[in-house]
Amino acid sequence: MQADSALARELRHHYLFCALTEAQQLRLLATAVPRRLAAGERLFSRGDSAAQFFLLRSGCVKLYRLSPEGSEKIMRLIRPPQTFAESVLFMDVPCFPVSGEALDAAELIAFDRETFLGILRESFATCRAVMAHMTRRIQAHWDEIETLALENSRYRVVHYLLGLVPRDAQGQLTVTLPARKSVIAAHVAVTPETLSRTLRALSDEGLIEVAGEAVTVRDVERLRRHMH
Amino acid sequence: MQADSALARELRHHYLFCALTEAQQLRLLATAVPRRLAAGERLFSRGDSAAQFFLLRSGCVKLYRLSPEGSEKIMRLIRPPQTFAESVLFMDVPCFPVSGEALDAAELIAFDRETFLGILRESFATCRAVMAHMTRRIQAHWDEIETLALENSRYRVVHYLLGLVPRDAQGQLTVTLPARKSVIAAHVAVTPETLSRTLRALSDEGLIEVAGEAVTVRDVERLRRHMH
DNA sequence: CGGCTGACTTGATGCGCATCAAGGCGCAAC
DNA sequence: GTTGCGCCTTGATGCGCATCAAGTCAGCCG
Repeated sequence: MQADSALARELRHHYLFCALTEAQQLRLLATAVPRRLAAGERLFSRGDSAAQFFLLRSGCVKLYRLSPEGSEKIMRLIRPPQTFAESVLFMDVPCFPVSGEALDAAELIAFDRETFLGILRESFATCRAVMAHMTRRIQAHWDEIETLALENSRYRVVHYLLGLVPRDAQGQLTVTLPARKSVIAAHVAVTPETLSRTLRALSDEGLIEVAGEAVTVRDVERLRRHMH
Repeated sequence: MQADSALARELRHHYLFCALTEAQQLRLLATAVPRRLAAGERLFSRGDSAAQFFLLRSGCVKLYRLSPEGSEKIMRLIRPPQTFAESVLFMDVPCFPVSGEALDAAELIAFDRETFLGILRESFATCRAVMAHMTRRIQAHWDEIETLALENSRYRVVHYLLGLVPRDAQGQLTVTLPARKSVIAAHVAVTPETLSRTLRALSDEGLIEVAGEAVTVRDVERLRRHMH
């Protein structure tokens, strides 16, 4: 049980698990299935029936939707140690509302839906943690809907960059884009061309410097003020 | 307690309340405050601290956000007997993430956050109902994000119209817009001008007929096929 | 080294929708 | 009636971003 106890240690501080008793954690781990994905491998497709949700341990996973014409909107970029697809927990006919695919080689754990539901029944604290988590997600969605509806592409790119810097950061600071630029583009709902042009414009204005996947913000405060 | 028992009857089938015991319902009702709004009156503003969530009994309420330039995106149009602002239940520092305003004269009930949280603790069935409800909302958000990111204004208008017709409807059918056209426009994220032009185009193509707030869909199936 | 490939950049063009600006039309006040 | 006011419609114009099309550059492999 070496691997399992390492996993248990990993989970100790995760919002979904930290309120569980030792026994409940063990019960959950007993049905957890480790999984390994190659870069570009698909984990599930939108509409697939779902009996599991996932925890990412390493690598990067994108959750996305495709338009009928084939253009892609990335709904979330998952990074360790995030969980995803928890929403299938509470659906009457559980199936994935988005597709999921590994961007890099990835390691993850699949948890059994029914087992977790059974545990939830015994732990109001975890219920409440789940609900708080869902609330935060809903807020994030509202922010995104507002941004898509009311703001232009430049704003969205700046907003995304600022999302990469720590809350309390100031002054100069370098961040690393979590994925290829075309992936970032699909995430902020612009074309790669527009993203490229926007970054160039920001860099011409002295607000940022771009070197491959490394973006250095010259002055976080100024960039924040810059979004209106 | 005449009014209260009428209210209790109203609530009997609402997802938030139907799993509660008689005693719990009474406890909740004891802290419920009826409220009446004039047309155009604001119920809360984005950022206001929140100790209550609401049930709409009559009228129509919009939940919206404003861009710094003053343009408005309506996030939800609330109709009886929907509840709203439940998300404040689970926030650490509870405050409204959107503004809320009555479109018509409206009657509603304000429920106390803390009281309901206390009841939730005792009712896993209600917890689960809340989580299922939040899951549906999240799905709806994803649909909206996808639509905003990948589809054009014509698609969004058609999609909205189709959302007004019953799931199993077919053939010809007349629906009533739930609000003024400019409100619908702010809801589907277009300008009133564009909404007007889109409706006219659809009507020129024989897909719909518009007479004030009454829109008759000539052939539901055809309109459904029409969205790609 | 040279040639290939895939990701990004840059430029030219066009379309969709917002914006600005007039009308039309219903409705209430008087 | 007529005046005024919202709301909606219609038209003219312009900008933002997608699209299409080269061109650049880095990495990789023969």
